[in-house]
Amino acid sequence: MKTDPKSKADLSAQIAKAIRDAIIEGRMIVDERLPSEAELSEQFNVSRPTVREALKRLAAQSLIRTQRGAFGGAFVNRLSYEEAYGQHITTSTLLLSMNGVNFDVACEARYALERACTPMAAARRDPDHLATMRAEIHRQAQPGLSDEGFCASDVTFHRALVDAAGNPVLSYQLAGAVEAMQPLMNMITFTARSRGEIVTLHTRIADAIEARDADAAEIALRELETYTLHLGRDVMAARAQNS
Amino acid sequence: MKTDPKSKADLSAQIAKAIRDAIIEGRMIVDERLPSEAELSEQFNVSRPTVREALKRLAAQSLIRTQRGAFGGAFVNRLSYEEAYGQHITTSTLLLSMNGVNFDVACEARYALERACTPMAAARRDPDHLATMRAEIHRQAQPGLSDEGFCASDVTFHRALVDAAGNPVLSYQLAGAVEAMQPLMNMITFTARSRGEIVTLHTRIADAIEARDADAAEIALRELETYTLHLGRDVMAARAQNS
DNA sequence: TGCCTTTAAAATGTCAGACATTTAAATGTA
DNA sequence: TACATTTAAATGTCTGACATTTTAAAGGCA
Repeated sequence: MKTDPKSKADLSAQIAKAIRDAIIEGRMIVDERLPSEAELSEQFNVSRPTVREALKRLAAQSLIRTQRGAFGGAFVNRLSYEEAYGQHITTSTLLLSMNGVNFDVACEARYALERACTPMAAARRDPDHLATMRAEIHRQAQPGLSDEGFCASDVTFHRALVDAAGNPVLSYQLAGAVEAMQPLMNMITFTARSRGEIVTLHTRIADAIEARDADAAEIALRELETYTLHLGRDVMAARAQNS
Repeated sequence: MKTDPKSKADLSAQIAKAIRDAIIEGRMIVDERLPSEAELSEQFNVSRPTVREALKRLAAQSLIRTQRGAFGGAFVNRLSYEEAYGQHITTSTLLLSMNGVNFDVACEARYALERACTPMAAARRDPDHLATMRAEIHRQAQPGLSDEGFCASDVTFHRALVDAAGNPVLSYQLAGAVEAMQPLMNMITFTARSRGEIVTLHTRIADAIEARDADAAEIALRELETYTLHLGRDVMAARAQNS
């Protein structure tokens, strides 16, 4: 496990990279124990705090987990879907918000990806996913629901649609696209009329998925994209006028 | 910026979470300077090494960058597409390799997402993307190319296809799906015959994109998926027999 | 002997203080 | 004014110590 002194990075970053590479390249396998902090500081010829900083970097990426006590230490962590979701969503959300990504662009990406799932979702949907979709549609029709609640329910609905495709890799990849849109969607004030429109489209999507009619689902999804785009543009226009 | 003492996490993890939340929720904006390590250790009532561990966690996620010297410190980092790509690819690759994801499942996800890009790619492709695709096809036809080189070129080709859609959010989301497949693809030994088949299909895709014929591109892409699936299954079958 | 309790050891978690290094602003000088 | 020097503020690193957690082994008791 060698570090590259040429790079001008911090020692802790170099050490983290060396260990990370070992994990990525399979030289360290899942659940394998890393040397103790004291041993690592000897191996890399640095102090223990420096080693610890390196380990914290890896822990932040869920590449390792640590356990205290005798026979504890740092272990290569099996990256779970849940952890990966979290990482992906955080990164996606910040990427969009920090770079002032256009609502249209984000919207286009999200719906394009989502449409890619519909054929599989229509073919493989099981009662659980349908039940979730129906439940969320019902919630979205409640008059007392806040805008944030409406958006959150929208995300749950669409994630159920994606999950219905029965491909966990696809679900993981789309989690970022769907969830990262939420802050942008939260800027929209949903009137009773727009909620009604969305609920209608959601119902059409759920019906199409239940009927295993991929084409109908895709068409409804495309209409939903168009409608969402309009709502977003209205908000942007109103905002531009106020400033 | 409050920490939650109820959670049993490490202090450095709690502090990292508090700062991370402040960034995500927009309470700290891009390029804003964090308090110095000494000030943070006072604020959170912990020692400086603990604060540093927290900052390293955030740095590992590219949420902050640090600068030494007077008027240096830690700054909220504008997450660039490049950094986000790196994060996403690392996570995706490990997710697939550590969970022994089925070749078929990964393949299905990848091509489903890629097909979602083709209509936009056909509509918006510019000469640069086409040139990259042609160049990679040419490289793939070189007899001396190693299997790894062939795979790497394959990734470049497909990324050019995705980038041709002209939606950076889409490119970002797909980077994970395309790149994470590479280790799985690397297990395949590409014979002269299979390379020829792939080059033919790549050429059909490039031709279709150039002709702005989305349907033809999608059909060729679907054939490529089927063919890749066959190659993968052959490898798996051979591997099963050897064990 | 067998079970329970205690103890010891090993590891991470945290703290305190010191020094090294880097960087840019402030200062001094030709 | 332009350039070189100084200085201060910050991160980077090291040393050593102590606290806490956890498990395995040792020891005591019925």
